Amino acid sequence: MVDKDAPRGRGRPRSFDTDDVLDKVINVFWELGYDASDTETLARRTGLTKPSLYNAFGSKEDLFVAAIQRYKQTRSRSSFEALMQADDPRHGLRDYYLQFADNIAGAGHPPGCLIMSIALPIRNRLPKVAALFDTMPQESHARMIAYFDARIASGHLPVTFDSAAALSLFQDLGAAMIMQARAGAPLDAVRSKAQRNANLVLSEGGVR
Amino acid sequence: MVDKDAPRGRGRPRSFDTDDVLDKVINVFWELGYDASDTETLARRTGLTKPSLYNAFGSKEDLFVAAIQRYKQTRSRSSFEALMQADDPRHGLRDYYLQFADNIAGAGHPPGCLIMSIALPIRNRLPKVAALFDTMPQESHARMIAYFDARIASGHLPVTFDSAAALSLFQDLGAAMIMQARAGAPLDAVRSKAQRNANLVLSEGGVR
DNA sequence: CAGTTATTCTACCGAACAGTAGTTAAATGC
DNA sequence: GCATTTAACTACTGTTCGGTAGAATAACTG
Repeated sequence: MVDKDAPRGRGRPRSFDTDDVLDKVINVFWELGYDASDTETLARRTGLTKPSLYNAFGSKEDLFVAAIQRYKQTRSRSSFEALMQADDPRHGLRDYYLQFADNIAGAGHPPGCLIMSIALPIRNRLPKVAALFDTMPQESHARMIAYFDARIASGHLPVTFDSAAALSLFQDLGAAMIMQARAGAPLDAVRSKAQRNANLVLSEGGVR
Repeated sequence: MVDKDAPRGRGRPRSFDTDDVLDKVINVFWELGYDASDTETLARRTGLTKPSLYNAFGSKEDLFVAAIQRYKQTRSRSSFEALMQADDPRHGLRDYYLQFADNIAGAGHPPGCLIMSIALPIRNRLPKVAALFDTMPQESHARMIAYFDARIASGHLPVTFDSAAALSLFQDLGAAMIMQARAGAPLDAVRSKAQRNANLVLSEGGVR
């Protein structure tokens, strides 16, 4: 296994792909949390040795930050794609929450959200993680406001739609799903809230 | 400082009150989380020495469990008391969420909830904590159903009120407030959701 | 094929941490 | 007062963990 698109300089090339390693690292942190993920476990689960990990990523905290960024890139995209598929916001929001439920309670990965369930609780102790949280939320915030604006412009939402109120409840209901999933609720229980949550968000925006 | 109501047997009496110590322990775990709360810090912040702590509580995990139980006893009572004060559920639920906001984002203690923000994420690693979670949620569950039933009986809620649906949203919105608080939101921001959440819960139960 | 550069591996280090041994101190019961 | 019982304190131990030397290996460059 060789790095797909490395600049291929001098010296011995990496025997692993950085993103593949990060995907495995994500699962370790996601499952065990930051403290319980010792560097030896991380090395074993990635198939690398500890010095290789440190050489590639720096420190345990750096590795965690890299994993969070990779997680955000790869995992959060799918639910927003589901949101954009349907023209009707009621279907779009429902599909968003359905995909979101899979992301936080689906098979093949630990329950909850790496960012909200694992990273958030310890951000006070990890400066580089705290720095991430200072910039991160604004992205999805802006994305959702843009979504509501677009649906207002296309006539799928009334011009009186209260995007700010809807967004606030939209995020709250997502947070609740994450907690429910991390608490061990089965996928079905989380998915079953998708339609209810979509209706509530629209109702909060003024769509009856 | 002497234990208020100890059996006063033979031997040298405790120089501290167990509940006073637990109240200080709660603040340490609540602020730093379980792993970052080392036994030396716990000893310093309680004013005891490490052997005294171990003699009184057993292990670090036992101390954590004792702190959680004390936390539940003392902290969660206030918001339910606020709920019961007003006859009108709209006021009762609003007052509940207002008090709840103080409990999770007020001054004088760390943000978030010791149980949901600190204990829940690590319950898989701590058997005695996991055991707590197997029995804990059912209490507040039953208490809220009893509350709705009582308000239906007194005529403040319609007989058609959907208690199960209302309860589900009630808990979800509380969970969202906890996450918001732990993420660093100021008290005002959390409190500002009290009336909205109360209205949503009633609406979900069928009260327009 | 050397010479250079970067990676990988084995083995290890120092620090931090949960927990404790063993002594001293303070109360009770007789 | 004296023996007994329990708590408190000082000082320590064994382990675990994040991180790293330093040697060995594998590619590229000329």
